[in-house]
Amino acid sequence: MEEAHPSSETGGNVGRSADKRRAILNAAEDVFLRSGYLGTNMDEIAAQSQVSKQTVYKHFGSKDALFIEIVTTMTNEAGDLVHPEDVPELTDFHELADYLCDYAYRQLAVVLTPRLMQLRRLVIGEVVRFPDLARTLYEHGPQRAISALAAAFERFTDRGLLTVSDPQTAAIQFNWLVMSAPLNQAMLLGDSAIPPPAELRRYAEQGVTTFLAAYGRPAAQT
Amino acid sequence: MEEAHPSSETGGNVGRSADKRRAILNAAEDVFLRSGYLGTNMDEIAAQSQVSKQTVYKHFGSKDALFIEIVTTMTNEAGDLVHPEDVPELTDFHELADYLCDYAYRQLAVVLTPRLMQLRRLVIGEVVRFPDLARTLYEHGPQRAISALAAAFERFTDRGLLTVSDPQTAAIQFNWLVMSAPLNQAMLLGDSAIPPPAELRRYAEQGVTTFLAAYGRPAAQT
DNA sequence: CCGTCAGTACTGTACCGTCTAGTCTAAGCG
DNA sequence: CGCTTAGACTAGACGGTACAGTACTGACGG
Repeated sequence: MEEAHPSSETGGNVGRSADKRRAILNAAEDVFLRSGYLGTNMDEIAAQSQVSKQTVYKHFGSKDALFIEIVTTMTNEAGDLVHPEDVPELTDFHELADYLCDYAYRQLAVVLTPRLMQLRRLVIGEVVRFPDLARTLYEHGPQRAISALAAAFERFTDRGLLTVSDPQTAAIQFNWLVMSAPLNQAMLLGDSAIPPPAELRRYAEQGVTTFLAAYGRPAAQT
Repeated sequence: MEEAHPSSETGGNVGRSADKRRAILNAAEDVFLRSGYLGTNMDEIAAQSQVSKQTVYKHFGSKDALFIEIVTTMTNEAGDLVHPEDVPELTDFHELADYLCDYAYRQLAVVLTPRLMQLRRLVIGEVVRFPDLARTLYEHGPQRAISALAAAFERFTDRGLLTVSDPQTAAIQFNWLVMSAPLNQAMLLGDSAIPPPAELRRYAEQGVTTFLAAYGRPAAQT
């Protein structure tokens, strides 16, 4: 029964060990997200990953270490997912509006996921115990997005598509104008309050509309 | 030595019991905010409130009950603090801008307090275990503020000071335009990241400026 | 044979909620 | 004033459970 998964096709001892490690990580992610840090016990992780507790402690020295590993890995992966790739060359005001809408929606669709919402709750709840994890989440999440947006807004302003005097502030406002409402709602009301895609698109559009009403070049509007 | 505080001047057994209850609540608030729900043990609460554990269980039946009592009380009190009182009669666009700035700043100053920030973290971290507490916080916090704002914006629009077609959306956007950036920052970076009053005022002004740029009557601006 | 792992027992600690035995205070009564 | 009663409180022990991390035994694969 234990041989159902033949070491992910490598067959070697090394591959088997790596498989165990992967299984532990998967199980630990699940359990930590479901039960929180203190509410998680290592026995359950071992059981769910079909691995003995000793193996868990062989791969990750302690509960703390495993928790930190899980959270930083998830944070990094999530940060890469929303990574704003190179901004295309836009010349038209309409193009800009469409681009901002798409960007906003993509960001919303990634962040407003049960897994990532629960990660956020988890990290926030453990700010006192693990301040570094929270700082990492902040830097890889909001801060990263805002920096990229600020740079983009500066270029758009140079190109005459926006009238932004303080790109940093504009970026912060755009980011939260789009994300805040659904994020806070889902944060406190639980995963069942995560809006469906159509509604997320509405949030994106409303945010972009207001942003452009404030920062769009007056001559170019409508 | 025990007679330093003579039962809050009533002297009676009833007054003494009420004092104990108050002491327990104070200690419990402190310990829960500091250590979280699971991280808190009842012995510490009893010790810190200078009360025997038996008395704690006499006043509040269980750890859950005490926790719920603490959180709902704090939530209600905080909600009352920022309660938008009756909006004055405004006729001038400049008056409106000043009023919105003051309102925004007051809200920020109340919410961005170590005690309330930690309450927020605590509730968010326990969303799964205590969903009702999170819902209460949402209703007494953001939702309450947004409803009041929406009503005010509708009146301002009738009076010709704003051009708001969807008061609910405008209220949501105003609320988060002002609060999001410092709130999220302090949430993840800890109490040391709570901005000083001068900076809070800047957040308020920037939020109001962008809001009015989008929703202020074009003729009346500047 | 040697390394890796499963299974499991074990240690030490922490903690919720209860229980017991006794103290303190206010009040009623002779 | 002395005695009693009732209720609230203290201090600490205790039962039962949970859990982090370790130790040990036996099996399996190369």
